[in-house]
Amino acid sequence: MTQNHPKFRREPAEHRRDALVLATLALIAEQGVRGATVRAIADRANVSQGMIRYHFSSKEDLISAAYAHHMSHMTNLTAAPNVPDGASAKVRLAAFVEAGLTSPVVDPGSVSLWASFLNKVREDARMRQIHEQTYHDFRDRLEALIADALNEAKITTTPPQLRHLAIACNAVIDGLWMEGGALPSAFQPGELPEIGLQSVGAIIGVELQDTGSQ
Amino acid sequence: MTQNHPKFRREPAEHRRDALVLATLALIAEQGVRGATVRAIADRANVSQGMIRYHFSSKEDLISAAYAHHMSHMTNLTAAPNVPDGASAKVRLAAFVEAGLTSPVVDPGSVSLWASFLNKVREDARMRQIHEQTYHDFRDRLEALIADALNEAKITTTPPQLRHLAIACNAVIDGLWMEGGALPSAFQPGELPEIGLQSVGAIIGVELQDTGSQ
DNA sequence: TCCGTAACTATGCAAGCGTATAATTAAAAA
DNA sequence: TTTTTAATTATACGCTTGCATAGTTACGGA
Repeated sequence: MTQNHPKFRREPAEHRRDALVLATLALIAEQGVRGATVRAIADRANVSQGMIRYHFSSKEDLISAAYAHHMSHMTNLTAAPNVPDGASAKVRLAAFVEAGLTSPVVDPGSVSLWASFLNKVREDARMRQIHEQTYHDFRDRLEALIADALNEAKITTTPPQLRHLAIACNAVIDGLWMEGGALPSAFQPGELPEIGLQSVGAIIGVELQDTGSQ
Repeated sequence: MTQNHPKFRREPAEHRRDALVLATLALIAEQGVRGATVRAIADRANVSQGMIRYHFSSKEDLISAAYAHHMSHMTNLTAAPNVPDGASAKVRLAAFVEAGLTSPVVDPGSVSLWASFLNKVREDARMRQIHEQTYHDFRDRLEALIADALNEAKITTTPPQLRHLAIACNAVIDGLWMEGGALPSAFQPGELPEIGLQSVGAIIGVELQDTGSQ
């Protein structure tokens, strides 16, 4: 039996790193942190477990990379909804809120993933930095949208007021997202984005409507 | 050396269970789930590690008990603020919001604790039941306060509307609580309750004021 | 005062963990 | 082709984990 096929293939480092990160995220989402052992991760990525220490300096390092990947992915999903060119600020804000409160952003695995990471944020400085970075990134985008919407509605605000509005709206979105992911059966389909639009609208004083983009 | 003092004391089962639960909570709050090993827990509670399996059927069982304890504790802290008898519904609602957004409810350890448990909620049915129970309990109290405040302000709502308002206000509180705990340095003292009062007020359409009870 | 028993401790075990290291091998360079 | 080297696997080590089990001891009832 002459085996022609090689036992493994060499891949570019970045490709392997990505595969390991993706495997890590999938495992944590499905089984929680406990399920994400080096053996399970390597298995899921179809490599031997040595690859983790070859491509990352430690398992913690891989976890950090996975966290950064997941958070930026979620921010991107929320921040880049399908909105026509030249849409009004109000519509863009509404689309942002809706995108953050529907699938695939709202998802049990996604929330579980986020909660798993939150624990490590307290211990690990690198994780904390990623956390702060992502949080502020998300909130800044939201603040810019709110500023545009208020401007459009000819409502004037001071910077501190604007900041408070952004924090508040961010909290509503985060809270609804969390509850929707942690308790999927407690809400009807479409209920979360509806409540989100009403609440954000009430907070900033501009009525937001369903963009119908879902 | 005649040792008069006994090597250990016998305690009522409930007392020991409480001590183990408290030790578990303290450890998870300080060091995350990783730090809460049977040995560390027993050590903190000043008993041998066999006590965990003696008083609980497994470590998981202890964790569940700790979760239930923590959640009901937090709900009680939020729901029973120091408010004068015969206060208006508006004031009671404001006190509720404020209590949920100040120390000791807002606290890094508390959020870390909650996040640690959230992971287990997905896997374990018992944990899920505790989670749902606590969530609905908290939200129902909030909904009752909102109903009173609206009634007082002569604003009429339908039950579904009221439900939505409660979900939204709950989300703001949860979101702010979470961010305050996860990123303590990002907010000034008193900023969180202030934003909470403004937002909840805006959502239900009743202006809420600082109760000054802090 | 002396049992009886249930609360409690001490000790050990098997499994799983992250990590280290040496042996392989695919694939580019010569 | 042969050589080189870096990507990859294979294997093992030391440590920690939750759990089991046998032995010990406080303490109320006889």
